[in-house]
Parts: sequence; C-alpha cells; structure tokens
Amino acid sequence: MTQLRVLLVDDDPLVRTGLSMILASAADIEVAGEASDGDEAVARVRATSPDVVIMDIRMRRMDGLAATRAVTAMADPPKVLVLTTYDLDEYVFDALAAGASGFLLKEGSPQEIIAAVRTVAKGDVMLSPGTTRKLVGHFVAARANPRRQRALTKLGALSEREREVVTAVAQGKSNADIAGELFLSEATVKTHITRTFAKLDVTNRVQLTIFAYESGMVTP
Amino acid sequence: MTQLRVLLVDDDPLVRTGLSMILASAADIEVAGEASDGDEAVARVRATSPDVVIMDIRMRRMDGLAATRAVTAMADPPKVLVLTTYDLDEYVFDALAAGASGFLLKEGSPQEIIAAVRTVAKGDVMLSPGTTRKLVGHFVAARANPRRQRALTKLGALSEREREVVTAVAQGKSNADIAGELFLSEATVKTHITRTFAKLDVTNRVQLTIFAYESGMVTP
DNA sequence: CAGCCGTTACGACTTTTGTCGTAATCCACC
DNA sequence: GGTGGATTACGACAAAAGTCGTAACGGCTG
Repeated sequence: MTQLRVLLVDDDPLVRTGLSMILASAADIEVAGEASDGDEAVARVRATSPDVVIMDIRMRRMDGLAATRAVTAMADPPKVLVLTTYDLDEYVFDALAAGASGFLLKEGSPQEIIAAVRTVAKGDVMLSPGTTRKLVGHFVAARANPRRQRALTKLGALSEREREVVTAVAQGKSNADIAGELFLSEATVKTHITRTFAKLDVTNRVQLTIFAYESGMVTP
Repeated sequence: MTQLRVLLVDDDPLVRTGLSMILASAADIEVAGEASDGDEAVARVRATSPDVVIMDIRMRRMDGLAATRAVTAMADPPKVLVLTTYDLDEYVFDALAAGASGFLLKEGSPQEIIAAVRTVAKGDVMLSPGTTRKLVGHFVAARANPRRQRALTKLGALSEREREVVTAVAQGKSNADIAGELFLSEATVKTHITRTFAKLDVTNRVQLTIFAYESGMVTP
C-alpha cells in the first residue's frame, strides 16, 4: 500500500504547519505540498496530483468553494476535505454541492484529522454527526412534508387518463399539444383538466402544475 | 448516568437472543424487553418506554416501517435503530422518512452494534458510509443539476418587479390577483409577464412556474 | 444635454383556457 | 338485465391569458 499524498490549502502558514506536523505523525500519510490560495491550490493539484486536499473554506483570492469546484472538476480528482471553524456552517451544504467529501473542524483532535484523511481517501464521506443529522433532516422534510402527503392521497382519486393529462399540463404543454399527443380533441382534454381541478381542489393549470411538483408526480 | 434501556423487535427469537447477549456485555446498556412483531412492539414501547428500539425491517403483521412510524409518532419517542440485512437497501430512505435514527447491519460486529446504540441514544444519526454517500449524492444531485444552473443564470436577467410577478404567477395566482396585490393594472402585469417569457425563454405561465421551481425561486 | 436603454405602464385585439350542458360507454352491483 | 356511478367524449360559450403597438420616466453615457 502506497502513501496517502495530501495537499494542504490554507492562507494561514501556521495552520498549514500545524496540520503538517499532525499528519507527519501518521506513517501512511505524506504531505505532498501546500498552497495559500485557491488559484495556487489548483496549480499544485495539477502538478502533484495528491489523493486528498485539505482546503480552508475562507480564503483570499479564489475562495475555498470555487477552488473545490475547480479541483473536483479535474480528471481523476483528489478527494477534498474542507476545513471549517464551525460545524453546521452554512457553507457545509455548498461545499458538498461543490464536490467536497467531508469536513474537518479546525479544533479537531490530531486523531480525528488523521482518521478523516483516511476516510475520504478510501472514498467514504466524512460528516460530523450534526451535519449528518441536518442532511437527514433535509431529506426527511422534503419527503414527509404534510402538503406532499395530502397531495399523495388526492393523487389516488385520479384516473389513468387524468394523470396523463396532468403530467402533460405540468410540463407546460398547451391543450392543443396534449390533444395531439393523446389523440383526443382539445375539448376532451379540457374536460379531463376541469375534472382534475375539482378532484385536486385547484382552480387553474398553474395550480395543477404546483400540485404535480408537490406530489412528486413530476420533478424539477 | 442511568442505563440505556433497549427494546428488541424481531420475529426471529434467535436474532433477539443474539442481540440480547451482545448488549448484555455492555455495562451501560440494559435490554428492557422484546417483541416479535410491530403491534407488539408498539405495546411494549408504551409499557416500558425504552431509550432505543432495535427494529427489524421485515416482519409479519405490522412491518418494521409502519411500526417505526407508529413508535416515533408517540410522545417522547425512543430512538429507532433499524436492523437490515443489506446496506443500501431500498428501505433505507423510507426508514429515515419514517423516523429511524440509524441502521444496524445484521452482520455488524458486537462493538458496532453497541456503538450504534450509544450513538443514537445520544441523539446522533448512525448511517453506514454507503448510506451517507447516497444521501449526499441525492442532495448534490438535487442542487447541482445542470437545468438548475441554467435557470439560475437566467434569473439574473430579471428585474425586481419581474421577479415579484414571476413568484406570484408560480403560486397559481391570476393576473387580476397579481394586479391587486402589486397595485398595477392587469395590463401592466401582462406586460411584465410577457417580458419574463422572453427573458426566461418560455411561452406560457405554466412553463414560467416550472422555471420558478427548477431555479429554486419557489419550493414545494 | 441629447440620445439611448431598460423599466414600468396602458389598451385594443387575438388566442388559449376554463365552464357548462349533454351524451355514449363500460363496469360493478343489485 | 338493468341501474347508477365513473370515465371518456364533444361543442358552445365565457373568461382569462397572451400579443402588439405605444408611451412616460429614470438613469447612464457619450
């Protein structure tokens, strides 16, 4: 097994030194380089292709988020471990979206830091308990929200044909479009639509579209 | 610190015995009871109010998901640790939505099982690396999808007024409604809307609504 | 300061959407 | 075997949405 090569990116030399010393104590980890801002980080990644990048989120010049995006967009990208001061930072979700594999609290113990590097290196995600909870919360909220539940029960009231029509409406199609697609007259399409208005308790096709989105019938 | 009281729910007595023996080896954990199906589980929770319920997901009678929902809906609910055979089971997300705090693989080591109980007992979420990755993947997919990105750039082209109008449209309001709300004539509202059609590259208000949802301007 | 662009504003006209009354068809249940 | 409810179907009419031409106003720039 070869060494895990790590690139440190932080505009504070002290932080870099600290991390460097901590990582040096792990036999399987090697510091492959350092950078003090985002632009430099991208260049160093290109030059040294490390396994893991430890990236401060707040930096001058290109910020950590942009740098994370840039780095993870490269071919055969390294894993990015984001360095934050506070857990539950608002940046956390943005960082995940930017391609980060995990977070490192600046006050983390040496063991935690080393463990985090190993975790992301092997392809796992390293989240704090709080972040995980928040992520689950997001997910659950999106799926369990009461409006969605109500929407789902109503959905059962629709016939097959009506569901087809609703789906088409929710894609922004005109009645004429839908009629052509389903081989109906426009008049019939309208009947179907009006019936769904009553069943779903809405008054126009925009509200029908909103319903379709809330129920998960169609998705963004 | 008092003992962590655990209720075991599995229709296989052997599994219950195994778990019971493993948990007995932890000084801070005590098995408060056992149940062999969902209905019984709900009754035992009510009777013994445990801190943690270890719940098999596949059971006769009331299944584990329904039981999880029932249990977490109670007042001062216990944490539910779901017992699954395979990681990345499809049930995983349903279980989270049902209120589970974590998952336990049936092949987990005794230490892992004990650690999981302690983790959920203190309010943290216990996910396997694979599940966490999947969850993050979901989240990232929802936020980083290219359509959303395109939508966001177009959003910048709208004036303040236009954004107000679009938001109102995407809530299913009629032009007359919007005119009243913003103190405009209906004609003016129409002008604004038509202008946004051009800017956002859509042809009717349903598509405008779809845009608003995709861009995150309004959410379900 | 004149000219220009973008925003806000309006009304007349056209097109699309939505309502209503009506009817044929199918299926379940008496 | 028929009766009633749900589904699918249509057209005529009313209402809303959308188009177009036009114009006032503010700010910015040459």
